[in-house]
This record gives sequence, C-alpha cells and structure tokens, in this order.
Amino acid sequence: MEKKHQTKSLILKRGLDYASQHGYESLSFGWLAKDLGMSKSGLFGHFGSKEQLQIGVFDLGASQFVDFVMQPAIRKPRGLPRIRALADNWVRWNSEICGGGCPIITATVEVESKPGILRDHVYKLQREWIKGLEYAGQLAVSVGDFHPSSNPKQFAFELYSYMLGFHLYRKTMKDPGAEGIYRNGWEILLARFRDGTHVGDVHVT
Amino acid sequence: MEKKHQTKSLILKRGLDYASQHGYESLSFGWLAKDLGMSKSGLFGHFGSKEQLQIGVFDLGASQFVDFVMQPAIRKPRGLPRIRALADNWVRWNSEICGGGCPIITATVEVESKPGILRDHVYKLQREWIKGLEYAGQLAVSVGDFHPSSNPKQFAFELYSYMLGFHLYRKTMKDPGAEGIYRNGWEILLARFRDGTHVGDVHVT
DNA sequence: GACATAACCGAACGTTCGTGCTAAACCAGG
DNA sequence: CCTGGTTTAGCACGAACGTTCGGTTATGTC
Repeated sequence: MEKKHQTKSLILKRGLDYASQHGYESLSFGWLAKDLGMSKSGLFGHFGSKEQLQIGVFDLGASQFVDFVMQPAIRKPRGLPRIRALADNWVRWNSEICGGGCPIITATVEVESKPGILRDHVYKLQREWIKGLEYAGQLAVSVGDFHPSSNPKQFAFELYSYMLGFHLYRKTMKDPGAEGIYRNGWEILLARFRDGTHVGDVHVT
Repeated sequence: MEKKHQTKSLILKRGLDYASQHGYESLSFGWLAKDLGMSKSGLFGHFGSKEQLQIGVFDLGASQFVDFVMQPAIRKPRGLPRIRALADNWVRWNSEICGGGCPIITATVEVESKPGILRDHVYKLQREWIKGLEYAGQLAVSVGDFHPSSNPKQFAFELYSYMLGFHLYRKTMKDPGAEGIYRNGWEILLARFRDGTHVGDVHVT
C-alpha cells in the first residue's frame, strides 16, 4: 500500500525527465523499466495503459509548474508585484528548472493533432494558466498599476508570446542573448500597459 | 529516371502532410506505403534511410515556406512594405496554407533534443529566417521607416514571438480571436519601431 | 506464524518499426 | 523483339512497441 506510492512516484519522476526531453509518445514502458531496473510488466501494473502513464507524468509536471510559478505569485500583492512574480518565476522555470525541455511546451505541441485524455489535460492547464494571466492583468488595472484602457487578454497574449520566443531563442537556437532580449521586450510591454500607449485595440473585442 | 522523380515527389508531398500533423518521428515507411498503395521496400529504395526521408520531407516544407513567405516579400520595396509583406505572408502561411500544422514549428520542437542531420537542416533554416527578419528591420531603419534607434534583433524577436503566440492561440487553443489579438499587437509593435518609443534597450547589446 | 493481498517478475502475444536481400516488372535504345 | 538498366514488389530479419497472463515474491494483518 505504501510501497506502491513510492515506486509510482519514482516512475513518474523519471518519466517526467524523459518526456520533457523526448516527448510523451517516445516515453515507453520498456525504457522506463530498463532505466529503473525493474520489469516492464511490473511497471505496467501501476498504470494499466500507456495513456494513463502519460497523464500521470504530465500531471506531475503540471503540479510542479503550479508550485513553482503560480503559487508563489499568488502570495504577492495584487497588481504589478504579482505580475512581475509571475513572469520572473516563469522565466526561471524555463531557464533554470527544466534544463532538458519544458514538459508543458513539449506536451502542447505533441498533442496538437492527437485527441485523447492527455490532450484534454494539457488544454485544461493551458487555459487555466492563460486565464490566470488575464486575471492578473485585470487586477493590475483595478489597483491602478495598469492604465484603465488596458486589455487583459491582450496583455496575456503578449506575455505568453514573449515567453515562447524566449524559449525558442534560448533552448532551441542556443542564443546566449535570449534572456536579455526577452527582458527588454518585457519591460517595454509593462511600460506600455502602465501608460496605456496602445494604438487602439481595434481588432480585439 | 523520370518516373522516379515523380514518385519521389508524390511520397514527399504526402509525407509532408503527415509529418506536419503527427511529427517526423511518427512518419513511417509502412504508413506511407499503405497510404500510397505501394510496397514498403519500394518506397524505402527512394531514400535509403528514415533520416533521409525526414530530411527530404522537411526540405520540401522549407522550400514551400521560402516560396510562399520569403520570395514574394523580397520583391516588395525595402522598408515597411517588405516588412508588412513578410508578416502578412507568414500569418497567412500559418492560418491558410498549413491547415494541419506547420511543418517547421513541428520539426523545431521535435528535434530540440535529438541531434542529427535533420536538426542541422531545421536550425539552418530557422537561423536564416531570423537573420532575414533582422535584415529587413535593418533596411527599414536605412530607408527611414523605422526610427534610427531601433534594434533589428529586438524587432525580429518580438515579431517571431507574436507569431508563435498566434500559432498557439489559433491552432492549439482554437481561440477564434487569435488573429485579431495578434494583429493588434503587431500594429503596436510597428508603431513602436516607427516612433522609437523604447525604454532603453538596456539588456540588448 | 498463517494468511490475504498487493507488488513484482518472466515470458509471450500480435504489431509495427527500419532495413536488408532477391526477383519481377517496367521502359528505354538498338 | 530483344536487351539492359531502372524502378518496384515480395519476403524476411531482429528489435521494440503495448498488453496479457500465470506465477513468485514481498508486505501487512490477525
């Protein structure tokens, strides 16, 4: 009863390392069993199917993301401090924590054209996260840190976009100037939403 | 000699459809053979290895990208017209042309932690493309469409980031407002670089 | 210490994978 | 029509895949 949980936790941890780098489809019972020194079938018994294994691994990654990025930010005061915490934790999550690939970005791209329970999990987390960013922007408007004309949806989109760009430049293109160029864009973005210097938001409803 | 080229072209075309959606690793001789109604080994003979097949398929996608996005833009006059063409063609490439996934984004994420000739091809195209964006920005400064204080590297990063965000919102999250929210950010971005309203570019050298 | 149950192993299943062979079909130039 | 080279098919291989099943340990309870 207790051993089970320990072993399963070990499998998930190792599986997360692998899936972050090589993807959730490449993650196999055979590899995990060999890596952990146990039998394929014994390992299989903990999950019952490959899909359940993938879901378990992703959920572990998701909970780590929540613990590292979201939770600490919620404890900061609303407005700019919380927003800065969100972005800073997020960039540290990408550059320091997940050295061998972000399990969420990997999952997002991989399940794009592959319906199933895993995709539902990925999209659910993704939507919650974006909603959270939008809400943080909205609160920043409320407390006066953002200009009243700010569109929280636009803010979330731009922050997320910069994060994706940062990930591409840093992890994929190995550009050493990635973090600097990201931070520069991020500060400009903050200044824009502080001062309300938009050109109109004509396309966003 | 002639039949061979036709058949190979057919295989690559079908392979590109598949790889764009399901990835270059999932692309297999068996599936392609069944789909095209020919034998696995006959198909295999055209490439000699799976890696060569993947490279052929990616290069087809890359050449399509160049033909559709880059080439038409180069024929536009330097500065803003060319830059607008680049971004517009790019967004149309993402939303209209590749309905079942962008073969370049798929490849980029997939080869991230998988060294090989395919990764070299992907990175080469990626770097050329970013360099092209930077050069277009630099030309815009030259002809006076961008403010002299503009940093082309920063410009390329932000445009690319918005494009990734657009791809995520539209293709993955199925957000119908994706294009509007992207265009809004894009116009603000252009206005910023036209007027030179940066906060300092402190992090970028 | 006996017993019930949970955890694990080993072997095998049917598929599919990439990759070699060899033979047959095709299609040109003579 | 024949011939020679190109193009495709047929077949087989070893390996890895997810999954199942029967048996063997380990664990926890009375």
